[in-house]
Formats: sequence, structure tokens, C-alpha cells
Amino acid sequence: MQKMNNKNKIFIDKLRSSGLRPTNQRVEISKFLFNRKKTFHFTVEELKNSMNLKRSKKISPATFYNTVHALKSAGHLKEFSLENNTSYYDTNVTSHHHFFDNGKVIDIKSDKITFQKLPEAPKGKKIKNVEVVIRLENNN
Amino acid sequence: MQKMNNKNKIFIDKLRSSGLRPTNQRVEISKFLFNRKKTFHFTVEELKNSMNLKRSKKISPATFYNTVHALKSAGHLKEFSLENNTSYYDTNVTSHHHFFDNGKVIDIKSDKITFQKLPEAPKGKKIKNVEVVIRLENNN
DNA sequence: CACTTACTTTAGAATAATTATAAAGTAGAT
DNA sequence: ATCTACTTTATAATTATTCTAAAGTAAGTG
Repeated sequence: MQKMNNKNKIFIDKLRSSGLRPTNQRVEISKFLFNRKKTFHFTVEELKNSMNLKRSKKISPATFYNTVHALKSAGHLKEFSLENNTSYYDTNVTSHHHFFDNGKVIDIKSDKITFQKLPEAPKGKKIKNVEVVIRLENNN
Repeated sequence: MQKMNNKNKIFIDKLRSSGLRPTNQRVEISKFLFNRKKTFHFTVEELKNSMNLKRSKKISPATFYNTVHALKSAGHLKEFSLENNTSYYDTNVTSHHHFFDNGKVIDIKSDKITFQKLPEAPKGKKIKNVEVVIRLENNN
């Protein structure tokens, strides 16, 4: 039974609005993800490893996957892909773009990129979102 | 031993320039990929299935993976990712962008998107490429 | 507060995509 | 024609993820 203190209310609310009961495991995951100043980029694998490292009683992989998926479906996390075939998630769900620098991800604020020209959607379709990835390499 | 006729020269050249000997399997893969008018988007899984479907003697998965990777490293294929954790490849290696429409990929010619503003690369880094993905959804 | 039930967690099995291994086959130089 | 390094293939191994079913828990009801 989760202590319903104010400290955790915001994290519990994210779970409830994702259709999830605030179990202990989920509240801990939610806190780990959202109780930080900076945007957090992660794979489920990384999340699982870094949280379980410090725990005697491990949270199971399935719980990480379930929780992250529900949070994503509810719009509390953003999913994106790199070339290495794992899903990345981003706690910054506002519209924004990314630098990719050898596997490292850096946010680009939405207003840093503006378009002069964009194509129209094919007929019957409309644009859901526009995502820009700027790949970096080392200077000479 | 591959017959070195003109018909296959262009496909054999792509293999050689990727550091690959033009074996029968590889020449067939190269032809399948590049002997077409339109850009081709595929996953290795799809390539393997569609080529092997018509064959009595199947080409092994490893050969598909090896060949596609070498062609990609040599710049004859472009790799990109969707959310579903498989690598997609594109026979159009010129700089261009994509519509993603429920798993379907459509090329956007480079000149259809131009930028008014782009961020600078962090210090010590430079921009390797800029890739735009426009996600589509159905109208109303 | 005790009860009940539907939702959860978990270990472990299952699946899917990809990579590694090592034995048998082949390209291409000599 | 021979030789050797590169290839192919079947198979096993790996990695990321999902499924399954049994044991546990949240939270509504009386």
C-alpha cells in the first residue's frame, strides 16, 4: 500500500492518468523518471539496470516494460528510435528535436529549428508531427 | 563462378566497391535491390523472405545480413529506424527525408524541405546530416 | 475494517531479430 | 590445376521484448 503523501502525488498522478494503479514498483519507476530537473533519455534496458543496481529486491523486466509503455501511451514519455534497434524514451514530451552524437542524445528546443518549406501530406492524410534528427561527428 | 556479363556489371561493381566478392548469392541480392526504377525500402527480414520465397535453394539469413551491412557501409544503402526496432534500408542514398504512415515509408525529395533556422553543432562537433521524419495520420 | 475481485508482479518460457561459430564450399591469384 | 583466403550455411548464441500462469495486492463494497 503506497503512502499517499504529497511528495509522491505528482508521480502517482502520472500513473493514474496512464490507467495504472500506483503500486510501489510503479511509483518508484515514476519517481526515477520524472523527479529530475533535466530531460532524461533512456532505453528500458538502461532504466532497468540503473534502478535494479541499487536494489536488493529487483523489479522484474516485465514491470519496467509495462510501466514505460503505459506512460508512453498516456503521453508522459516520448518514444524515438536510433539505428541500433532499441526504443529510446524521452521524459521531455514537448515537441522538440534531437542531436545524435555517437549514441548520445541531446535535445534541441523546438524553436531552434524552423522551416522555410515543408511538403504537403498525401491526400487523405495529415501531418501528425515533424521530427528532425541532426547527426553529429567530430570536427576534422 | 559468376558470369561476368554486362548485364550484371553494375551490380557486381557495387559489391566489389563494398569489399565483397561477387558470389552468386550476393549478385542476386544486389540485382534484387538495385535493378529497379523506384526507390526500395526494406528490412533484412522482408528482403530475405521475398527473395527466398521463389527459390528452391534458400540463401541463408547470415548472407543477407552480411551483404546488406557491407552495402550499407560502402554507402550503397541508407539505414534508418522506425519505432518498431528493426532497421530499415533505403536504396535511395541521396540526401532526402521521409513520410512515415503507419509503418509505410515514403521518400520526400530533399528540395521539398528547406530550413529557415538550424542550430549550431556543439563545440568540437559538426553536422554530419539532417534527417526529417514527417509522421502522417488519417484526415479527420 | 473484512471481503472480494480485478489488476499486478514475477519467474520463467517464448519469440523475434540479429550475430557468432565452425565446417564445407568457392573465387580468383599463381 | 592448385592453393588460400574469403564465403556460405546450418546451427547455436545473444539480445530485446513479450507472453503465461501462479501468487500477491489495490481499492471498492458493505
